[in-house]
Amino acid sequence: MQDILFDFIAKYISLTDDERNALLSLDLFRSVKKGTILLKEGQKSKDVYFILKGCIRKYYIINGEEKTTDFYTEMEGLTPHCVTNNAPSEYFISCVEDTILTVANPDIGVEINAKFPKFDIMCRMLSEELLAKEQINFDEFKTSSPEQRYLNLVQKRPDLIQRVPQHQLASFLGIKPQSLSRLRARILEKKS
Amino acid sequence: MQDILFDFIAKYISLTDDERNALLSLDLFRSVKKGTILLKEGQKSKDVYFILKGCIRKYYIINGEEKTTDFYTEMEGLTPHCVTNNAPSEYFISCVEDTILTVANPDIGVEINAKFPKFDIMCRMLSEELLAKEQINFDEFKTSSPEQRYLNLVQKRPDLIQRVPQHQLASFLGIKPQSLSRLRARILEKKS
DNA sequence: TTTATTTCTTAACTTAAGTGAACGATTTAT
DNA sequence: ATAAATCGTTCACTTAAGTTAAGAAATAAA
Repeated sequence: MQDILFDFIAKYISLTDDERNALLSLDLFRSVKKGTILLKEGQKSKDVYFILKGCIRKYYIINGEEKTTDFYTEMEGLTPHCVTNNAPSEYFISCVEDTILTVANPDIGVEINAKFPKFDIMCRMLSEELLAKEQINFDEFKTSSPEQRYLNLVQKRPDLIQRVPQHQLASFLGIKPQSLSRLRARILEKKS
Repeated sequence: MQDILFDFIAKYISLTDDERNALLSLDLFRSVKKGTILLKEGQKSKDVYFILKGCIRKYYIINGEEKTTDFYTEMEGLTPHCVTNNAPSEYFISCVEDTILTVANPDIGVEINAKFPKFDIMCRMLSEELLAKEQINFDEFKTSSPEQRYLNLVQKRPDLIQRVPQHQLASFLGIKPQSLSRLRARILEKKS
């Protein structure tokens, strides 16, 4: 399981065995059941996550209604906003499936970074890469209709459509579950 | 004018006079006329921008139609995607107003960074801050209706509504100019 | 200044998403 | 195993955005 973490890191920096062991000794791995809420609105957490297996979801509750804005799956990391700005969280994070992930907080991070400056370099690369991706994603979202966004998702993250409840997917696409059902029926209609 | 740049930098790091002079000696400042296109789709540029005065705009042309996805005004910086991924640009950048900005490319950057590691620290802070902002913005966009997005914009960037053409604003909000007109009429209606 | 072009708004009509409700299917809890 | 809750889809209806077109206003060009 930890291989997934090391494979991920290898995309950015190369580690010695010592470094690998230092990482493992931190005991970052957690196994969490489907439905578990990792972070609640209002909470002040410092935990950052990296998914090894499974799927977690970020959502707001606005006027009593869940609004899902992101899914994170294998090989994806998430630093909640509250970690960065040291304020209560605006959103929830919960597990869509039984999930194995690493949970780290900057206190641990300082320790690692002091020992291995490499990690700092990786974090910087990551943050820049994520920013670029996020901007492109945002642009795509803005310039597309719900139908195009759905078709785009089918292309780019086909697994999500299988593993995530439809009403959460709908919310993620910026529409209601009924609209997603209808939209899919419409697409099938067109194909025939 | 350069004070704006130094004020911005001062938010992240403090500079010595030497460092300030080194920056100025690079001659990064440019004055560009309204309508000037700084970056075209397909172009491979390495230039990054920082706005001192004025407003620039990022837009795609999709099916012959302009889709504006971002505006950058005073004290905001922009690193086009093509700079990061070394590929032809997917979008255009043009000046909404007569604009004064700095234009730098990483070649210059390497020089500065070698001399003053501080800049590296600032870049990292910036990139992390921008990522956080971008994520919050994206979430807000996803969880709002066009009308809410417009009202939100009135709160957060009231200047944009004045200085930017309506059809570009509409596109930025993810709707057509006619819908923006209607939506504004609807809001006025409600108030009375 | 006059002309041409672009921009903004309004209107009528079309299309798609929101809403409320119903129903079966699935999942979860007891 | 059964009851309860959640979920996905369909339907009819409402509301808002897309589309096409036209005209007024503002801007830029000649």
